[in-house]
Amino acid sequence: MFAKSQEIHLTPALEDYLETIYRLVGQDGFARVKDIATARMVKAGSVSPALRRLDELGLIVYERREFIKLTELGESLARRVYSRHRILRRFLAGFLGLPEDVAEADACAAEHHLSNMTTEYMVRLFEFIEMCPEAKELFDHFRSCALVQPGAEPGLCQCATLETYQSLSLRQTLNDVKPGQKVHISRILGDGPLRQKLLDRGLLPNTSLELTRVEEPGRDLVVRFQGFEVKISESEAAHVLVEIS
Amino acid sequence: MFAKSQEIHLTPALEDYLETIYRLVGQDGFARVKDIATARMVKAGSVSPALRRLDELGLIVYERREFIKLTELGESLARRVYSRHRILRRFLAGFLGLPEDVAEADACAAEHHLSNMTTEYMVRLFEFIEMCPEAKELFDHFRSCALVQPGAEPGLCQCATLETYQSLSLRQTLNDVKPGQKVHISRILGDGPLRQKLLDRGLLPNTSLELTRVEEPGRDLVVRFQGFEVKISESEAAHVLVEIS
DNA sequence: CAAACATATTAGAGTTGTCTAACAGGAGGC
DNA sequence: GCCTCCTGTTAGACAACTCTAATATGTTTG
Repeated sequence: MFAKSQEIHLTPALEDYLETIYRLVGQDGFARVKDIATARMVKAGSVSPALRRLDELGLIVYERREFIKLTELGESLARRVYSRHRILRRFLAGFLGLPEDVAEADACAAEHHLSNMTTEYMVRLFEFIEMCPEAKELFDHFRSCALVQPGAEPGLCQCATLETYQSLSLRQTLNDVKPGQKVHISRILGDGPLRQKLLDRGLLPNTSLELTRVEEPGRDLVVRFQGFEVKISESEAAHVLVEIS
Repeated sequence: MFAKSQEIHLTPALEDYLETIYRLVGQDGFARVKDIATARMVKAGSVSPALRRLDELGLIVYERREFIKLTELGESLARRVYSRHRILRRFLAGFLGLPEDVAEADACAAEHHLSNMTTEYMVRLFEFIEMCPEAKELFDHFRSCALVQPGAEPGLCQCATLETYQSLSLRQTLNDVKPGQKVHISRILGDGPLRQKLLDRGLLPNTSLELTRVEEPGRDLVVRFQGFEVKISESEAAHVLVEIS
């Protein structure tokens, strides 16, 4: 007769429409084509066919030029999508410390692509932090830590013990490595575009690589990892803390 | 002449193709249509047009029936995508404690939808944990904590201080609430499908709601939040820890 | 060498989701 | 009552992505 809840596999776009309707109905008491179009940032002409599909799936009651109602199934599906949205947003903003607008945008985009298990583990983490006073402190600290402040000096995170701090200052950068040596990246220093550029090139903490050679004009370093060779300038290399193995 | 790196907006599918090629070339030294199709779980017939598009964008060199080569631009774009993939996977597996296969699948799916800033903050968190011995301990603890073990008794996380534990056992469930009272959810107990069902219905820690009435046959609770009414059975409500406000 | 096989490409069709532009319906103002 | 504005709908076009089935190419083997 009706499709069972388990059988319904909504596309990300339809999930988005459904969620938008849910939020509008919950907030304003009704959902109109115009508001849906505004919220989803599409033209009104795109909304009608989407509503027809949702109606065919039995998730909404959609009659031409009437307010849109959610069916029981539609409401429960929408609530699930929205719940995942909220988990993700709170995880990004409240836990990782991202600005609200970035957290909201990323939550919108990624919510359709994470498994139940992943969002559930995020909730576990919330609960864990709630249970452990130490965890709560530690995370408040993380978010306000020197590490996450733009332009902060490397290694100045106050949470580091003296020993960690000292061993950090003893640690070498890529510039201290000789050709042929294999190293393990422990940290990328700095902030902003330079750091982003290094991360984009795959130089993540906890990555191993080998210095193959130094190209003399400019002392560019050529390192090998993931089966490719990547060139790094001397000034960039100074921001890559490594352990030589 | 050529599109600049900034101007290129790859669709998720094309990003995936590019990343797959990068991984195959790095691993095997070459990339064939067949392997790309296998890795992406599509039919070979879908690969050729995708390669043509990547070629037109100047990201690969694609000549009929030849091995596929990455251009310099393609290689750097691919590395960026793959880098994000690795960050996300390590975040999910290493930090949240998800099983490797789930982490890999979710990383694959979500990597195209998160901003630079978000992945960068994840790296900050890695580095923070690396810097702070306490943070490292705490997270090892989180992952092995009773809280995250299937079937664990609620409130038995050893990291909780005695005070937290006691106040927890004093805390009320939804069943202790009277109609008209507003409450704040502090935790969802239990594990498995029941917990999932409650989370799917939007009952997340840190959510506020109002008990509107109790429907007598069966003592189902009707609560109001987000502008909707949701029905919760007595046995489900016993798993919802609340603070009455 | 030719047949058999693995691999790659193309053509055609279908789905989803978007747009624009033209059109329809309803509510309020004159 | 009629006109206008706001809103919603439809049709037609298009871009991405996928599939299947047919075809082409190259390699291995008898």
